[in-house]
Amino acid sequence: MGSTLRITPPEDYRLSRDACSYGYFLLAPNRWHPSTQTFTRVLATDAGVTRIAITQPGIGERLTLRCDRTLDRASQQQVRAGVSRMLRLNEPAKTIAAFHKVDKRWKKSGRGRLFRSPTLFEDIIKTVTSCNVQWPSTVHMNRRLCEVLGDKHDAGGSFPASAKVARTRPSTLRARCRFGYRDARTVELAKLHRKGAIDEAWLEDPATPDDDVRTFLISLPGIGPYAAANIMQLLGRYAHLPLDTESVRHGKVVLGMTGTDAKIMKKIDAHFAPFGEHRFRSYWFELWAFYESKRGPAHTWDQDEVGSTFTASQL
DNA sequence: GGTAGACCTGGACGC
DNA sequence: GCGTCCAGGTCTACC
Repeated sequence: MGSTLRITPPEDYRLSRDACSYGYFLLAPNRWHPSTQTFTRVLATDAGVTRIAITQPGIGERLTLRCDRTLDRASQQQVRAGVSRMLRLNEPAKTIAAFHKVDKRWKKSGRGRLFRSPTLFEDIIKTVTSCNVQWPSTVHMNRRLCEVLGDKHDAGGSFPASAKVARTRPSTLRARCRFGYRDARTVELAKLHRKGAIDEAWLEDPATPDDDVRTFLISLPGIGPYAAANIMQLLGRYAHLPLDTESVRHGKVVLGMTGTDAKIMKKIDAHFAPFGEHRFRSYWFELWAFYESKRGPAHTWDQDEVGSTFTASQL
C-alpha cells in the first residue's frame, strides 16, 4: 500500500500534451504509457526509491501521483518538488498566454510548456548524452546509467544523484554505460554539482543576465554552445536556440533555406529573432509539429519503437 | 576569431 | 563476420 498525492496544476494544464513535449520524456527513467495516458518513473528520495505513476482525468484537473510505497512527509515534499519541476507546474497559464500573444500558432493547441527533469543535474547530464550522437545512443546511455548507477527498483533504476556519479570511475561509465569520451567530463560535472559549484538558484534567478548564465555554462566540461543553449531553455530561458544538425535539417526541409550549414544556422537564428524571449519555444514547437506530422501525436508514440528508430534522417 | 582534426559509438555498407 | 566509413557537438592546437 503506497501513498497517493494530488497536485493542482495551472488551469490550462494537460498532462498528455505538456509531458509529451520534449524528447526527454522518452529517456530513462521516464516512461509514458500511451494506452493509459500515464507517466511513470522511478524517483529517489532521501528515504528510499519509489515508482510514481501520474495521471490526470482532464485539462486543468488535479494530477494524481500514485507511489508504490508509503512516503513520509519529507519524501512527499521531495516528490512534489521533483514532479513540479519536471512538468513545469510553476509556469502559470498567464505566462503561456504571453507566449501565445507573441506566437499565435500555438494558442489553439495550448502548447507552451516543455518537459524537463526533476533536477538540474539530470537535465545537464541528459544534455551531455545528447551531444554528438544520434538519438538511439542517447536513449541507450540514459538507460544504462539508470541501470548501472541508479538506486535499484523492480521497475528499473532511478537517475543517479550527482554524489553517486562523482564517486564513479570514468572507465565504468565508458565500459558499462557506453559514454565514450563523455566519461571523464560527466564525472567532473557531477563533482562540480556535488560541491555546489553549479548554483541552480543563481542560474534560475531572473536577475541573472542570460549572457552570464551562458558564459558560466560554456565554462563547464562537455558543455559547448549547443548544450549551453539547451540547458538554458531547460532553466526557463528561451531566448537562445540550441542549433545543431537537426536545426539545419529543419531549415532546409521545412523553411526552404539554402546554403552551407553555417549559413543556414545563421538564417535560422535570424528567422526566429522576432519571437524574442520566447524564441526557443517557437522554434521547438515548429520542430515538434513536424515530428508529430510524421509520427502522430507524441502522446501516442510507442517508447520502444521511437527509442530505437527516432532520427531525423528517418522521418 | 576561425578552422582542422581528434574524441567514441552504433549503424550502414561492401566484401 | 569483418573492416571501413559516416554522423553527431566539444575541445584543443594552430594559423
